[in-house]
Amino acid sequence: MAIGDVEVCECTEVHKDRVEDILHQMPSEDRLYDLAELFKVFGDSTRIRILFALFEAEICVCDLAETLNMTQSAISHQLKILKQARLVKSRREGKSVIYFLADDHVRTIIGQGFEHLSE
Amino acid sequence: MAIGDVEVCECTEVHKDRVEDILHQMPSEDRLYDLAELFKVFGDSTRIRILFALFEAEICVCDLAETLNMTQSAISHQLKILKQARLVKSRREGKSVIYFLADDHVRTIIGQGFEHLSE
DNA sequence: TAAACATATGAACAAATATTCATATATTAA
DNA sequence: TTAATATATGAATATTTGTTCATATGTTTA
Repeated sequence: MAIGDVEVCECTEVHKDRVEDILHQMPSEDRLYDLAELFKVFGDSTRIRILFALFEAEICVCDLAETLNMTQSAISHQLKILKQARLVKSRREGKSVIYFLADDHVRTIIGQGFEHLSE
Repeated sequence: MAIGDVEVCECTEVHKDRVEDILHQMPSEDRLYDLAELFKVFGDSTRIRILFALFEAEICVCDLAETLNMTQSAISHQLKILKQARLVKSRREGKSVIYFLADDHVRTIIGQGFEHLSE
């Protein structure tokens, strides 16, 4: 092995069968990418705070902005991301748009996250 | 309301009690931040692929690099992040360092993520 | 001890992303 | 229809972050 050629090492020859096994069980690149994208949505404290707010009640955009002490624009941008990930849905009521949780996976995932932190 | 002053709107006066309720139920800023940081760790496809590999078996760094077709350095950097989040642990075996899942929350969280995607 | 192997890490760079600002769209009330 | 209210969005900016490169640390073998 040449010096500096750190990306290939000898130990792989011993474990080539293991590597093959693992690759065989691995979901497709597309699935893995989608999964990472989903968790990326949970990985921002503004969006987490929005989701927690929606745990309590359906709520309009400007109440969310007031609750979280942020601009309407910032909240709208984040709601769009949450909606694209199908974590929230919305309906219009007059001048307002009411947002609510799309399903219960959100609660489960966040609940598991909290459990992990509590260990 | 002045034109351009979009960050404050009238509707909050009607729902001030609701805003209060929600703020009262919300976890502390620190907890919310930690939670977002945890999910951020799941929000990268390299780290997701590492976790999936560790679903199958304990594995050393260079086998991980070989499996995921990435440099040893890149894998080591990501393993450090996973370790700081206490999602993986490691032990040294001779020249190698073997990584493994820290607990079963990882499987549950990723499983829920997949369920959400499958809807 | 010296050489080889395996992993870790700091610095630099490129890519991704959250917020702000200005403004557009949509609904209601006058 | 016009004005006011509520939300959405494109562009710009600042920050964060993943990978690479070079190199340091730690372990084994000759």
